Amino acid sequence: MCGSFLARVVKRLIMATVTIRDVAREAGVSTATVSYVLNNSGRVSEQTRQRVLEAARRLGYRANITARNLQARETRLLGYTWRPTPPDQFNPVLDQFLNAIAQAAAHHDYRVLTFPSETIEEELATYEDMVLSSRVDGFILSNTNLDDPRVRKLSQKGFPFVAFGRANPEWDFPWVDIDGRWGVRKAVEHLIERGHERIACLAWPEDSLTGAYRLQGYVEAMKLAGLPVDAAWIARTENKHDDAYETTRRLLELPAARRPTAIMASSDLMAMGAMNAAHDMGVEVGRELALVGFDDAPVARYLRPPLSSLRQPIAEVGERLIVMLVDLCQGRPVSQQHVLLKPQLIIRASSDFRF
Amino acid sequence: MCGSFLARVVKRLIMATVTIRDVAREAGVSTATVSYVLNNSGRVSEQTRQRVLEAARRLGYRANITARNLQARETRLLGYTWRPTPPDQFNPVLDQFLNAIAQAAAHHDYRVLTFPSETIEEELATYEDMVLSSRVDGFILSNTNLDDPRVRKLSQKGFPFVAFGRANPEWDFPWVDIDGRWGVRKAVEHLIERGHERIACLAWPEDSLTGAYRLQGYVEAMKLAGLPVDAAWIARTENKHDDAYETTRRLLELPAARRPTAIMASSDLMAMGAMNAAHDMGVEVGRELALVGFDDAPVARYLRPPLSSLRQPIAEVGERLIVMLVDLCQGRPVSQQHVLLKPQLIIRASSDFRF
DNA sequence: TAGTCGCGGTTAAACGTTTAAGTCCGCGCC
DNA sequence: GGCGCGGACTTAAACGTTTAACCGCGACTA
Repeated sequence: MCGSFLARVVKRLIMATVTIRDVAREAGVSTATVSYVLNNSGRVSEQTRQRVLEAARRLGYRANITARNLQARETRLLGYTWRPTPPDQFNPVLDQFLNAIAQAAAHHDYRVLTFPSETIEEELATYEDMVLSSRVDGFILSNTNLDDPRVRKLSQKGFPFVAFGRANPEWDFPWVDIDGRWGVRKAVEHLIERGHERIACLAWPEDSLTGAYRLQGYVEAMKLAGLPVDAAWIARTENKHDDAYETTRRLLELPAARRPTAIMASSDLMAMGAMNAAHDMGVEVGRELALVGFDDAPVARYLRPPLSSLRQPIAEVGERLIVMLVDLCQGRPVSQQHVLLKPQLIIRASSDFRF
Repeated sequence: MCGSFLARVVKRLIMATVTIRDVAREAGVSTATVSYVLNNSGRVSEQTRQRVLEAARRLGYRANITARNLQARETRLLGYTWRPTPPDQFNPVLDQFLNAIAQAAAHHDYRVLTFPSETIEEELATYEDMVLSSRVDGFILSNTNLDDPRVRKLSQKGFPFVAFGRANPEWDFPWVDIDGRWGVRKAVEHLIERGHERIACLAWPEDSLTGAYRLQGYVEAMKLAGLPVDAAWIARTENKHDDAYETTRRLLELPAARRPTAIMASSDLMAMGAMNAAHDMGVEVGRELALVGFDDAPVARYLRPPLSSLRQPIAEVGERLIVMLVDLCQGRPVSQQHVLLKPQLIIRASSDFRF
């Protein structure tokens, strides 16, 4: 804490912070009375109540949050971290999500503290640190997966947290997630309804739970419609443009009888890869090939052709998460531990044509 | 603070938080000694030093941050807010910027507190609130402009803050900015070097300072090269895809002798609008029309053709801002009040051809 | 031998709140 | 008139740190 002495002196001089004691003196009462009035608890006569309120107003008094928090053994802070997006990818919902949780938190008088972590180990270490030093009252996780070490650790410690995303079904912890399975099923049904029968799915690697749900939706829709699924149509790749590009090339090089006429991509980024592959092979998306993405990234509507996609109700996700987390932090029972929200299919030119 | 009593009891039971007193008892010394050891200030014999360290380790002790902050009259928190991006736009650098500042802050043992604000009034009110209640030690502003009320208010209050972006030249406050003027000049020189003479500029409305600098770079480059500038080539629009689209259409409808063969757009979003307009008019970007954007959004490389753009050194901006702000918060003199960083021209197919 | 000094610790106050417990006073009741 | 009671306010402890001030003691100096 070197050098903090000078800083403190300076702060003292510059910022004449007014404390509860100043208000008490000004109103001619004790600090306790001031506190009671300001938290309108306790029995205070209307007359002194007004006197205190007036004094507080006159001095421009606001209770010091740190002091209040110390005494209340809380911080009114919620921690959120995410892995930085690699330069060749984009995170279409971070902006919205951060806004949603921060806004919802503010309604309950909480704030959101963001901290970076390059690796999962670093993230776990930071959790540990923040819990031990009482930096935050709870955490918001996102992008959870099977066997997620963060979920495991936090539930084992019994520290309040909520997750955007699911994990092992047998683990009981509060989460909100998008029903990707339902969404993809609806999207594929939309493709089938438009006349497609050979539909491929750009899926994520096997270790991705979110990817598994989305793929499941695809399989279900095909099965429900009685359409056969060629093994080659289920193409697993990383969530990368270039991988999706290559994979799509291979799909479009299949013999005519097996070649898909529609592709369901697990993300907009992958859909862009597919779009570019099709373009480079002279296949016109929106006429010869239908394409649907996932996320409804802001760019989706500006692509050529505009990309159909599944829009996630991010604002509601954030809102729900915060309500759960705040309940948890304040020791109230959480009404609904598991919430599954439906995405919305946005149909644009990339898939809006009869085949 | 209703209902907090139960929460506190529960917390007490669940989380057996270990305090400095526990460590003192365990090591058989006073709390002062523990504190001196842990902050390695003060003179403590090596022997007790070890005993204290050992005790702290054994109990898993971490100092409670709230208590420490209360005593130090600081919060170790830096506030950052941004206006939510409208759904039809995207914020290409938020992700990076947030990461950069949070990471840099962490190096100095600070954390970043994010809070939303829909309007500028709301933002100002929140600043006021946070200052009065000592919620944060300083603020990071972004997207500043001429007569920026936030800059005005905070510097008048004398509260520590730094800004990503400039404001009125006569105002003296610490900022870091990207030299958009230099960047655009380089980009336009690149276009000229490729053989273009009729170059248009998609500029922002007159009230945008950032837009003014970028436009200035364009004008300079043209002047330096001795090229005349047709008034129609300076096309001001909002930072919107659709506006840029319409404007580009009009540019391309100009008579052949006045029609631009290259367009410098003030953002990637506008460049996409231009790209789509050209495409719809049958003009091939990357062969008949050159195009350069600004920001180097993650999608830029995946567009057809890949979009040339000016990449901002966001990580460095964040790093510099935090160093300045931390100095400010700790009462140290700020070494360099104004920092102007150069963007990097990323040349891709949209402009990489001889005309 | 007395005074001084430095070492290695402790004591206690302070940071700004909240809140349980206590005090004082006037009033009504038996 | 004594007692209990409730209203209105105060006292003081507590939250968990940091740190200025103090203290005892042995060694060194004059």
